[in-house]
Amino acid sequence: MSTQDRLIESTQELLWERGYVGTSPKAIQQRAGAGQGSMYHHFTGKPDLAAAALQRSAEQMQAAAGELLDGPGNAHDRIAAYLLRQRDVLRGCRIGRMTQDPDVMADPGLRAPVQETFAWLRGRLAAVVAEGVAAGELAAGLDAEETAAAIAAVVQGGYVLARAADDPDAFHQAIRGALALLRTV
Amino acid sequence: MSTQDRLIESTQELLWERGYVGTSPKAIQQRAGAGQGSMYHHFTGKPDLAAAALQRSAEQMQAAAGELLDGPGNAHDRIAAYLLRQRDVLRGCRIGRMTQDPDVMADPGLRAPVQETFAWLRGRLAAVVAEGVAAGELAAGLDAEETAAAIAAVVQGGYVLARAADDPDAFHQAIRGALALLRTV
DNA sequence: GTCTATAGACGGATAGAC
DNA sequence: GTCTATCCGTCTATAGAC
Repeated sequence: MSTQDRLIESTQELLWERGYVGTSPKAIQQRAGAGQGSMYHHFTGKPDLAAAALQRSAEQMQAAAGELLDGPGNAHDRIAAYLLRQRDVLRGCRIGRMTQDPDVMADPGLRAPVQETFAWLRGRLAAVVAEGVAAGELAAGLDAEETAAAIAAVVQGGYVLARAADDPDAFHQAIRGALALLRTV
Repeated sequence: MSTQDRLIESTQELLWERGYVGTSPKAIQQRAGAGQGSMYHHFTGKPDLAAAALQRSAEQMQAAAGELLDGPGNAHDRIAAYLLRQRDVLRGCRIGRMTQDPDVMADPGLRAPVQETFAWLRGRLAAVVAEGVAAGELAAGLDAEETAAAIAAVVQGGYVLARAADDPDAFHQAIRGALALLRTV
């Protein structure tokens, strides 16, 4: 892997663990095994590097979720597959975490991947919900957008509960609770 | 208000806006209109002050939620009142936000108020859900703990969606989605 | 491309005068 | 109780040699 790639990957990890304010160029360099000069040769500075890292994380998250939501099975099963997918619960969501960082949200280049990822996710979920309602797998009256927002929110909020309790089970409880409510046709 | 109180209140605000890592003693002093010496006279340092601020925020959050969950109306109405209560959506949750800050979660004194608040909230919600199921206001098979976790998660995740979209309506969509699912008896 | 040296600002805290 | 002075480390970046 190139130095440039190692820098991006290290930044992805550190943004996930410590957020933007909590991540220093020095820490990135150390994790990537690269020197100062090297980093500033490939990137103009911390914001530039963070933008590259967030774009990559956003692509990866969309690819992972898209695979399940576009996968095999009926609509209900695909939503369940998305909700039940293996996750690093206590680490939380790499993208969702960024919404808490004012410096990220204030910089359009950093904010864009976050905004786009959630817009994409909600749209994709809404389409599957609509499909499920049409097929009679989900309750007839459900609003697709609202239901999709609720599903996405349960995942993001589940991470919060799990970290607060320091227990991944809090996440899984929330997911099971949501699935039970969806099943109540 | 005493200098001590102003320091605590300023810290509450800054922790909410910028998180623990992003909040400096200097910024706290400026917002509180207090000098360095004054701050270090009343508190041993940043962690001590943050602990006082988080404890106060935790109390306030529990008081606000408790009032609605213990208020008038049947179980379903109290859950709806909690979900629909007026919120500063784009600012997010003062307590939930802290779960993303590794320095907070690593310090037992800072972590405790966060952990306790969510444990309390989930327990309180579960009791109301159980009451609603018993009264036939909520679907018969619902697991109280899981449903409560899902409800708490929708709120926390709703904040994430709203901040990502820079639009409070994302939060309200998630809430309406959750309420619709709860209504589906 | 990568290295070392250097720089100004800020973070977090201490000391001692008043 | 509050103020000013001072301290050492880190943050983010630039400069220039190799």
